[in-house]
Amino acid sequence: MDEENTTLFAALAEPSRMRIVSLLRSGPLSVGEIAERLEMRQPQASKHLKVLQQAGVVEVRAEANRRHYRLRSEPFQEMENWLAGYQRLWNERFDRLDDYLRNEEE
Amino acid sequence: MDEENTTLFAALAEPSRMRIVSLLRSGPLSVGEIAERLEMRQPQASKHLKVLQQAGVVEVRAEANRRHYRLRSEPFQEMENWLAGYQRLWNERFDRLDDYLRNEEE
DNA sequence: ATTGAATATTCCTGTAAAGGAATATTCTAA
DNA sequence: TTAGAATATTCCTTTACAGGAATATTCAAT
Repeated sequence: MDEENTTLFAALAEPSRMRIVSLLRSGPLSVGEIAERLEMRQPQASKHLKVLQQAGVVEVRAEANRRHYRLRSEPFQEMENWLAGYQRLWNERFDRLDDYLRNEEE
Repeated sequence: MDEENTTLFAALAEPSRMRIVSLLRSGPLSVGEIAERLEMRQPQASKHLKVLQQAGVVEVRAEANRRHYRLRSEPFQEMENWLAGYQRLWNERFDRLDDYLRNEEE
């Protein structure tokens, strides 16, 4: 994950790419299969896969003249770690502090 | 979170917005404070905060002529839920299935 | 009512990126 | 080595969006 995670989030911010990622949850697929199942043209699929690969979301395994793309676990783990820094948001402590300050002001 | 989460990810994909989100972890801040601490101009801060607000990442509380922005917990919780659908990626089951298929092919 | 501080909005411009179509590349099989 | 399938790349056009500068709005205090 880059310093601010923006590359990963940018890769996932595109609807077509999000659909690819979701599709690959069930296992590796070739470019042609991805394009077919998502009803997109092959060049678009290749382009999106390239972006996903550069973001580390996906990796390739070449086999004959097919290329099987699969999800990598690292970006998801890194996202978990990143989220951990925000967990206290819903531990109410934060809200209570704000309520406290709000009362002090009156 | 919208159907494919892309609005949330798009909001977080912009470096300046990511810095704002990170800054707000320590508590609500006014627009001026955000702009000052992140060394950006006030109009840019306002614009980014608007995007974050529309994505549900942030909420406002007006006080006099200041507006205090604070993180909402929901998008982070929703991201946790979304990530849960990918947890099995690093439970090795997925890798083993792939190894199995790889051997079968030889 | 007027002023000034804080914030939001508008207009403009440049740039990045997505989709379409065509083409190039790579590999297998014969 | 040629043909064809699978995939990648290039070129083009259009659109979305970020930043800068200027301006509008909103609110409190006087």
